[in-house]
Amino acid sequence: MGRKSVQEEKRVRIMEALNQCLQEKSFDQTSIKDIARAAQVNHGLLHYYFKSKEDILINYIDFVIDHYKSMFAVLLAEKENKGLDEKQLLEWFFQAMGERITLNRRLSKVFIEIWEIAAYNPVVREKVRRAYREWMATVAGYLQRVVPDPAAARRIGTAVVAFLEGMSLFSILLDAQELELSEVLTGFQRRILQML
Amino acid sequence: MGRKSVQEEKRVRIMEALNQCLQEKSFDQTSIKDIARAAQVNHGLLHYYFKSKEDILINYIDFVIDHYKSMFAVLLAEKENKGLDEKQLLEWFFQAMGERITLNRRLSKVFIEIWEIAAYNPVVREKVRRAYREWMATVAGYLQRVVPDPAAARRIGTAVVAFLEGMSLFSILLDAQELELSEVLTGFQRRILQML
Amino acid sequence: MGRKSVQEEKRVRIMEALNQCLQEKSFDQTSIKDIARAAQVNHGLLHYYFKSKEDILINYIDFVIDHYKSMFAVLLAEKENKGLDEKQLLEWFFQAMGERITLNRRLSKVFIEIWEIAAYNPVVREKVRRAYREWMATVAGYLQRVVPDPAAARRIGTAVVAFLEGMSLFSILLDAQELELSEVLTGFQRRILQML
Amino acid sequence: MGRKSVQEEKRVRIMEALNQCLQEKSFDQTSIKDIARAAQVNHGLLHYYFKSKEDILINYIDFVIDHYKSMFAVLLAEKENKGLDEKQLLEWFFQAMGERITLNRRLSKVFIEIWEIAAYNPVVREKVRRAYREWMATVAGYLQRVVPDPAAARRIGTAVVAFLEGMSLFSILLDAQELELSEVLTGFQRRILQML
DNA sequence: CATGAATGAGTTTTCATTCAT
DNA sequence: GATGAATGAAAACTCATTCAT
Repeated sequence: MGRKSVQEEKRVRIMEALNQCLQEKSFDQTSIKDIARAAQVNHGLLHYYFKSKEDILINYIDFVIDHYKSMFAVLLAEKENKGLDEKQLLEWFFQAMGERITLNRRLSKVFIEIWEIAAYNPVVREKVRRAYREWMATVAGYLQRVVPDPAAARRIGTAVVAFLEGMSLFSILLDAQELELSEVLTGFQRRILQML
Repeated sequence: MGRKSVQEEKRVRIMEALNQCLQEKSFDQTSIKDIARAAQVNHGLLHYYFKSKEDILINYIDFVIDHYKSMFAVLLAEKENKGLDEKQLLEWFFQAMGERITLNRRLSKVFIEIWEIAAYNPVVREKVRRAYREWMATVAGYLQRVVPDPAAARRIGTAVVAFLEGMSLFSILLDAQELELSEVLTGFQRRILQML
Repeated sequence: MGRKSVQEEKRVRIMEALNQCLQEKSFDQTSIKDIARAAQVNHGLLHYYFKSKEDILINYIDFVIDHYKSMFAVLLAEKENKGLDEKQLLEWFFQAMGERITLNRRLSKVFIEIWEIAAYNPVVREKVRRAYREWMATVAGYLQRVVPDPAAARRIGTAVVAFLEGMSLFSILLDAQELELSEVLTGFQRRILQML
Repeated sequence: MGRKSVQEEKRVRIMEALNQCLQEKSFDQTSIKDIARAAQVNHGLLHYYFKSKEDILINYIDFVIDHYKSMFAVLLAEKENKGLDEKQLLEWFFQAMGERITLNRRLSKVFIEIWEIAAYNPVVREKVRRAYREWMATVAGYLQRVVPDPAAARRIGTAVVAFLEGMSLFSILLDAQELELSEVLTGFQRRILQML
């Protein structure tokens, strides 16, 4: 834990600062000084740790995807000790994914921002693409326990993830209460499972 | 059609220019001069027609929502002369909505941008919110033909729209070919209809 | 009263509009459109009647000086039918000048603006200079009735006018009530007259 | 005298640069780049030290008033070691004030500009008001040595200051030589003192 | 490593002026 | 004579980036 980790600790602090800033303003509207202020770090230092604002962004994308993957991993780890059958497992998995990730407002806000950035920035898009591919493969893997056809499982997985992302979007843009987003999530998953 | 329509014609040209610009760059990264260039008008003129860049944005949001509503209206108008029964009508409606709107890449790109803007800008958010409320009400209305419970119809409608928005997002961020988005759309809708 | 006077009438309207605008904003901060709006005239027309904003200004200076001279003339005309002796006449004259011109807030505001413009613009300065020279000559003329030495009368005249302009300034910048400007004016003039 | 004074030194340089610019052009017509050029600093730096052009102005007003007060203080400090009686002191005081401040052309030019700004800008007006109040109180204080009635002393003080400001104005707008401003100043003060 | 002063390119905005109708 | 759309120069301001200390 010498120099290296001090540096690393500071880089993480900067990433978390940006994460916080993105709750308020878009990346474009967030200045380097805003991030520095949130990180309680001199703004000149940001150029020591990262070579440009674009570089901060690129690193941030990895940071967010990693965080999100680890949330996912935590979720998957839990299932082990529950003694659930196939269907129950799937049900629990969907439920947990929806509630902890999809309806997590901080995460959703960041993701809307990342989608937009990815829509215009090919480097970011590639990173996002890879993350979704992984996520979808995992979901498809789970589905295959009850949907034997791999192609069908893949498609259903895609549809499920699309639905979840749509719900994530709505949790930010629309009135979650009025739309009963929680109930929609639950109901939708129940139906999907019945169908399988 | 004298003065008024000259002004209106130019305002529309500016809106279309912005629409075109948003295929390349985000709104923040699109300068007033970029829009002016695309509209082939002097940049000073944009301030003659709109009082600020923010004002251009607000008007553009309305412009997009109107366009999108009229696409929707066209779609609804077509169904009349088809002599379809309830279920067939619903099936055709979902299919058309998915293919013409959800998988329309130009429209999707613009919508991802609008989502992001709405996430940070309350005025835009309110406009977007109203548009989604309307859209969901329409979809729920159609569903009620086969789902008698209004609350259930509303929830299923929300889910369907969430799914479509997720697919719209994927059409831009991911590899549509690889994911077989068209097939996912079709398959998903078939299943939903079977279920009802 | 053919074309000519219609033009003249409109030019006057523009001058009065500027006069009104200067109650709110400095000349630099008053746009051509502001003036046009106040004159209820199309802004393009201002360039028909005057060749530039600078030209409007130059004409306005003349307009104000003329107005002010005519106020002065009215004041002088009144004295005739009063049957006052030399000293009384002078007293009445000072009193009237102070109250009707110096403490006229609209006029004072315009004059502060004109002073500033004259400080930087030689053309305007020359016009202002001539007006003051005339005014001072008139005042000196009156004083000569009780101060036989012409040079002394001239100097006292200069001092009196300086004092009046200072009071005019204070009527805008300071609290007229608190400073008892009216009383200062009266008292000062009484003392000057006693001294002569 | 480390960091702090480097900043302060540069801020002062900017203030002096503006002071110099105002000898040529009005504040409105002086651009930030003009000031930067005069201060021999990068124009972006002006926005580092001051948050807007308005902020530069506000600070400048304080800067000028402070300078002017310190000139005044120097003047007052001198009188001590002169062994003058009351009347002589007053005479010397008026003389010095008139010659060093009122007829100081650089200062007068700046003051005409400040008057105009104050006429339209309430924040500046308040600062100017306070400065005049102070100045008048000092003058009234001196007068009270020979004019026992405080109210009378105050009024005469106001009149004296009004006269001085009028002379200051004339020193810029009119021909000082032709008007014999120096003589007017001296003569006027002599008379005032005789009267008391 | 850390600081914050300095740079300069780029952006929005204003506005006098022109000119076709 | 009007009108108002169009132009383009110039302004204030922002900010990523650099760099001396």
